[in-house]
Amino acid sequence: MKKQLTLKDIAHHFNLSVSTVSRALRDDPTIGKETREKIKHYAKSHHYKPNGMAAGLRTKKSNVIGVIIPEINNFFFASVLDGIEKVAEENNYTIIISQSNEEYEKEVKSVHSLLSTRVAGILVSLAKKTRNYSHFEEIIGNHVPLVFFDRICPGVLTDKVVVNDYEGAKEAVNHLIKTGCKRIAYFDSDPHLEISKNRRNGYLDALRENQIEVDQSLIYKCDTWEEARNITPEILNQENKPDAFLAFNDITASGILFAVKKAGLRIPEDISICGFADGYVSQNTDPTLTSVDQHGYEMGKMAMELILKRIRAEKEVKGISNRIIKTTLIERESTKPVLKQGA
Amino acid sequence: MKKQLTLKDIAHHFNLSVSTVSRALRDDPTIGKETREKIKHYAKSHHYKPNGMAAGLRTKKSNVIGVIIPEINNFFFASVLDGIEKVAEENNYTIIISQSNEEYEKEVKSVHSLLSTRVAGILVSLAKKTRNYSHFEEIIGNHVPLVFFDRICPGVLTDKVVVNDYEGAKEAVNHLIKTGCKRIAYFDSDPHLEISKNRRNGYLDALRENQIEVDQSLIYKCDTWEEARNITPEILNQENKPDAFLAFNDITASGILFAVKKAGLRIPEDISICGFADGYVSQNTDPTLTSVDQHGYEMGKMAMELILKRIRAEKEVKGISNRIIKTTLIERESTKPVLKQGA
DNA sequence: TTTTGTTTCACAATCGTTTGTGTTTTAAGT
DNA sequence: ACTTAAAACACAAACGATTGTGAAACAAAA
Repeated sequence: MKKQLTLKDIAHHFNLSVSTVSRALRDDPTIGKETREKIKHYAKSHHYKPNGMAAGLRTKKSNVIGVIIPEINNFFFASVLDGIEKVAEENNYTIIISQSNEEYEKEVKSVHSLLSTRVAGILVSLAKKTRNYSHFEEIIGNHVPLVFFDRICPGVLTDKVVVNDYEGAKEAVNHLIKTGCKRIAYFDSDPHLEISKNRRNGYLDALRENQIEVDQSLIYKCDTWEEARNITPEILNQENKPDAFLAFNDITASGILFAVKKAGLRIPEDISICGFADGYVSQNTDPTLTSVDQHGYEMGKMAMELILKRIRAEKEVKGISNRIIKTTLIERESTKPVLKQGA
Repeated sequence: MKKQLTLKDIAHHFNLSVSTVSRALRDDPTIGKETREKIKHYAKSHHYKPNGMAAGLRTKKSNVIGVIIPEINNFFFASVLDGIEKVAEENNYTIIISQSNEEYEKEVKSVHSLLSTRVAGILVSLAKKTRNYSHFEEIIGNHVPLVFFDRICPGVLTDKVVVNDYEGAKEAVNHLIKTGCKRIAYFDSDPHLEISKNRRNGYLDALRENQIEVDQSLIYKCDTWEEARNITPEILNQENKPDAFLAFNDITASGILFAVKKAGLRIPEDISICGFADGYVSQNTDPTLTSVDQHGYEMGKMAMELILKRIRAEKEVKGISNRIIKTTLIERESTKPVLKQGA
């Protein structure tokens, strides 16, 4: 592979020194106006591109941010990536992405790879399977800015941006109750994830505050379409079946919806369904899905802004930021209209 | 920011030279076994990570691949990314992503940024708005491997991997015809895109081969959910309305489906609908969508494999590869069953 | 003891930038 | 003409790794 144009090449062409060329390109006024212009013109017309590695080596700075997510092909995470990329691009940063596939080992490998690349900072959303967090301590130990988003790691002292899962779930359950539901089933994800705990607590507290007894047999671990398809019919066959479902994501909610329709029950008359938003799915089911919007795009933007702030801070920033984005319940057709007050 | 551990640090700790440490870590046999072991142990326990920039500078190699896509938050492209990341990871490459947002300027900027980063190769799927291709020639001029996927650029001489859009559309139309449809509407995307041309030709040829007269009034430029929602009702009000729709993607197909149901028509009895697959949408509509699967994941893997081959080739590879992935028609509920032959 | 040969490591150049500090040239001031 | 000061540029040392080549150290062979 032939090498790309370098400062040395340009310097040689004009019989100037490398430093002069370097300064000219940065418009350093100590270089004569004429010289500057001719150098810049030559560089532009010959498509000179500074060698990022060399510059990074010298300045100990890099403009690349590492992002580690469970999976790229997931509407929510893709939304977050979209937001991250947006503000990264605006600030002339570029992002390198690696997915953990929910695996601990791959997450660790990704961290090491990013550290080796000397990224300016790292954004992470935890893999379901990670229980050990020393790789994150390693990042911090190297003084590389780190911020978690969505799937955070409460033990690690660093910035985080999450959605108010607790409130989101609570609001959803409250809505179901207000529309007349009494037996609300909850489909949970991995129970050790913070977001799972928070949502479950939101679910539980909403019930309690409405004087509805918690029935543990209404709580299931189920967060995929297939599982929902399999498990829902059985649940609907119970003598004391639920009249509503709150799912961990829209895909799961869609699976429930499918099964409910198959069972000949009406939505939302017989069964109400509410999901957590991850994309187009909720708008395309029939009936459309009521869902808790998690604002992934905003989350991505915020996470990137947080890390930029840390990167740009002269001295290490003391204290950690904890941004919380409000979820918003989007009411569609899979839940009943709210009963009129005082009717 | 405190600096990370370097070879020099390790060398200093053992009172050895940097070169010895470097070789020891690569298990060079010219370094004494004992020395090697103690160095490797020290490096591991102190989490030494080679500085990728320095190594890259010296060796003129990098293990990062640049990917430019129209948008991250799109199931199809996310699938491709998934595939790319998969084989990249297997080969110890990392990927840096930038989205063009369908804008020419941003695409150019991305190319320059990647070139500056000295990526080992670049994967691109064209933005809708680019008409000028000199930025790609610039990549080639710098001898950086380039491969296009899906939205290719026929004028640029480089590897490509696409789906057989022509055949895919043709097969879909043939299927519609075989199920009894006679007036098939086609919702097109940007007409200058290669994939648009190919699909349209597939559509047209399928009609001709079945002795069905082409009706230009059945061809529309429409590739979003909203547009489909707006335009479809009007089409259904025509005196000579179509009995089938072939859409550019599933989102659009879903919009059509929505409008058709709203109009009180039955699917597929009155109207058949077929989309081009991009995700969960097709499985979650009611009825579920018949769709042409584009195998994004496979496409990503193949594109990455192609570029790796070029990167690893000692000398410039002569000739260009042109991989074509076969689409597969996935029959679901939005189209009628095929009429029995000879019935 | 000297020679020859291994082992084991050190030296130094290099990759392309950036940047602190010279050095030369030119113009101005007296 | 001589000093002084800008102006315009050159030198050289980093940054952290890789790698060809040279130099000790030590042992075996003569």
